[in-house]
Amino acid sequence: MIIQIEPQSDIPIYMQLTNQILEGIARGALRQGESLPSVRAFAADLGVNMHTVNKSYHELEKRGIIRIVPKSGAVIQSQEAIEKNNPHYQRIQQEMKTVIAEALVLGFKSEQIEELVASVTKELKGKPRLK
Amino acid sequence: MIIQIEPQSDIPIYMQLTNQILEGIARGALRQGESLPSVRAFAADLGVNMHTVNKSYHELEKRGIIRIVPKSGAVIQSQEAIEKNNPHYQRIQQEMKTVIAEALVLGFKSEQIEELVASVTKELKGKPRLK
DNA sequence: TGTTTGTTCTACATGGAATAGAACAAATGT
DNA sequence: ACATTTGTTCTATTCCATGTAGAACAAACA
Repeated sequence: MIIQIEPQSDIPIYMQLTNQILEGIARGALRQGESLPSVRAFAADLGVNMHTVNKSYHELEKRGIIRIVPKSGAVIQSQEAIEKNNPHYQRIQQEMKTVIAEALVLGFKSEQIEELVASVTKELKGKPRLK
Repeated sequence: MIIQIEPQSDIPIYMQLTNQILEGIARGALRQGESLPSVRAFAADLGVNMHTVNKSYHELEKRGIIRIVPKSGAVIQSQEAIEKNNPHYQRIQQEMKTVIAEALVLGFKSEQIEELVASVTKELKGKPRLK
C-alpha cells in the first residue's frame, strides 16, 4: 500500500488517509480478513500523529469498511452483497447524486457519465493483488 | 427552488446550500442564463447569514457553475460539452473514483453501480422545469 | 436620488483538526 | 513470568474553518 499524504491540502489528513485506504481495499491491495497496521506503526510510517490515524480508522468503522477489535487490530470487513434498505446504500446513493448533479451541470452527457463510471470501475477492479 | 438547511448537520451550511443549488440546476428548476437571488435576499429567506450565502456562491463560481457579475448578480453558466482535459472533468473523475471505491468495498456489484448511476441520472434529468 | 447590489473589513464565538504527552488495562511475544 | 505492543482515554495546546454580526463603500438600478 502506497499512501501519499499532502499536509497542505484543504482535505483533512484523516480524510485523505481514509479515502486512500478505501481505494487500496477496492483495488485488492488489502483483502477481507487482513488487518491494517497498528495506529502507532502507521502513524510513524506516515509521519503523522497517532490520533490522526485512529480517527481515520474509526471513520472507516463508522462506514462499515473495517471492524476494530480492541487490543487487537483493524480487520477489513467481508464484502457481502448490499441491499437497498442498507443505510450504507443510502449514503452512497446520496453521494452519487451530488457528484452526478455536478457532472450534469458542468455539461456531461449521460453517455459520458456512464463511460466515466465504467472506466473508473474497471480501473479499480481490473488489477487485483497489484501493489 | 425548495432549499432545506439543517443547521445541526456535520456538513457546513454553505456546502449544503451549494449542493442543493447544484441539484436544482441539474433538475432544471434553474436554467442557464437565469440568475440566483441576491445574497441578502437569499440569506433572509433561508434564515442564515449573508456571508454564508456569499461563500456558497463563490464556491459555485470556483467550480464553474455560475458566473458572478459584480454589482449585478449570479448568473448560471451555459452547460457546454466538456472535454477530458478540462480541469472540472478531472475533479469529477476524482470525486467519482472516491464514491465508486467506497461502493465496491461495501459490496456493490458493477451492475448495481451502473444501475444506481442510471436511476440517479434519470431522476435528475427526468422532470425538467418541475418545481 | 434613494435603494439595492456585491465586496471588503473587523470582530467575536464555537468547534474541528492536528499535535503532544501521559496513563491504563488487555493482548501478544519471548 | 516478564516485557512489549495494543487501542483507549485523558488533558492540553495551537491553528484554522465556520458562522454570525455590523459597518462601510462604490457601482448598478429604479
